[in-house]
Amino acid sequence: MPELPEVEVVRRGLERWAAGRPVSAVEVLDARSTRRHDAGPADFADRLTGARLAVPERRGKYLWIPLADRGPDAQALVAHLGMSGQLLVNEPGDPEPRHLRIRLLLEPAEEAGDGEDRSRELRFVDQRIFGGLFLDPLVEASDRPGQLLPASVAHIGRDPMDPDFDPEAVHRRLRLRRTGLKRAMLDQTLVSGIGNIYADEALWRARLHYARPTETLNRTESSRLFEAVREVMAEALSQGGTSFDSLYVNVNGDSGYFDRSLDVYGRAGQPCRRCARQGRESTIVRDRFMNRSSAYCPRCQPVPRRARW
DNA sequence: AGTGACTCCTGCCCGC
DNA sequence: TGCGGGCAGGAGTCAC
Repeated sequence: MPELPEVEVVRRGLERWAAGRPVSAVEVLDARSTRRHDAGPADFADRLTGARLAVPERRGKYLWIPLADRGPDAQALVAHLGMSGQLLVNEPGDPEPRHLRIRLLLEPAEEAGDGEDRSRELRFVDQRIFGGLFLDPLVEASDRPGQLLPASVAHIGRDPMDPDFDPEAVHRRLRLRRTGLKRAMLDQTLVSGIGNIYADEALWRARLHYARPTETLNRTESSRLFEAVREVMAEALSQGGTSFDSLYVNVNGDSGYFDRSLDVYGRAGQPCRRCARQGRESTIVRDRFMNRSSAYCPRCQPVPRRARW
C-alpha cells in the first residue's frame, strides 16, 4: 500500500534512472490505467511521445514528471500508484509481468554517462487498477508563487515532509472539523501522504485514539501527532518503505523492509511493545472502521469519552 | 462547504 | 473441487 515513503522511494528511483531521457514510444496495454486522462489513451500516447522527462516531483502520494521543452503550456506526466501500482525501470526485452498496463520506451539522456547510454523501458504495473497515469497542465501553487504543480494535484494539501508544511494551520483546520481524528488524517486535502498504515502507526506513537473528536485536540497533542507522522515516515523512508508482499517495490523491483518495524499495523493479538517496556501487559486490537481496519493499543490509546467514529 | 457513503478493481482466503 | 462472499483500500464523485 504505497503511502508517502513508498512513493518517495519511487520518485528517487525515477530521478536516478529516468530523468533527462526522451520518450520515444508509448504503449497503453490497458486503457483503464489512463482513466484519468480525459482525452483517452491514444491522446495520452501521442502527446507523451517525443517529450523529454524532467526531474520527478511529489506531493503526498501523487508523483509527477514535468515534461521538458514544452514551452508555456507546461505539462506533466502524473502518476498515482493507488493500491498496487508500480513504476519499474527495465531493460527493453525483460520478461513482462502479468499486470503490465503501460510502457514507455526511454532513450539515453543527452548528457548520458557511462552505462547510461542504453535505452530503458519505464513500466506501469498495477494489479488492482486503482492507480494510473495521465497528462495534466502545470499550474502555479496558490500559496507559493513560482511553484508549479499539476492542476489535478492543486487541491491536495502539503504533506508533513514538505518544507512549507504548516502544522499550526493544520491544527486550526482540525479544530474546525467535526469528525474523528483518523478520518481527518486520511483526508488528503487537509494533510497529504498519510494512508492507513502510517495513520495507525503515528496515532500509536502519539498515544491518541483514532476516534478522538478533532475539535478537542489541543496544540500539544496535534504537534505530538505530526511529529510522530514525520518520524515514522522518515524511518520508513530510510528502510526503503513498507511492503508485505511483492506488490510494493522500488523502480528496481526490490522491497523495503519497514514492515518489520511496525508497532500496531498488522499486529492485532500481539503485545503492545510500549506497554511491555513498562512492564505492563496489553494486546493490540483491530477495529473495523470506515471500511478499513484500525489497529491500536487499548491501554495507551484509550477510547475517548466522546468518541467520534 | 463539510461529511460520509458509494464505487472502482483484482487476487487471495475462507467456509460450505 | 468449486464457488460465493469477504477482505485489502486511495480517492473521485455524489447526495445531503
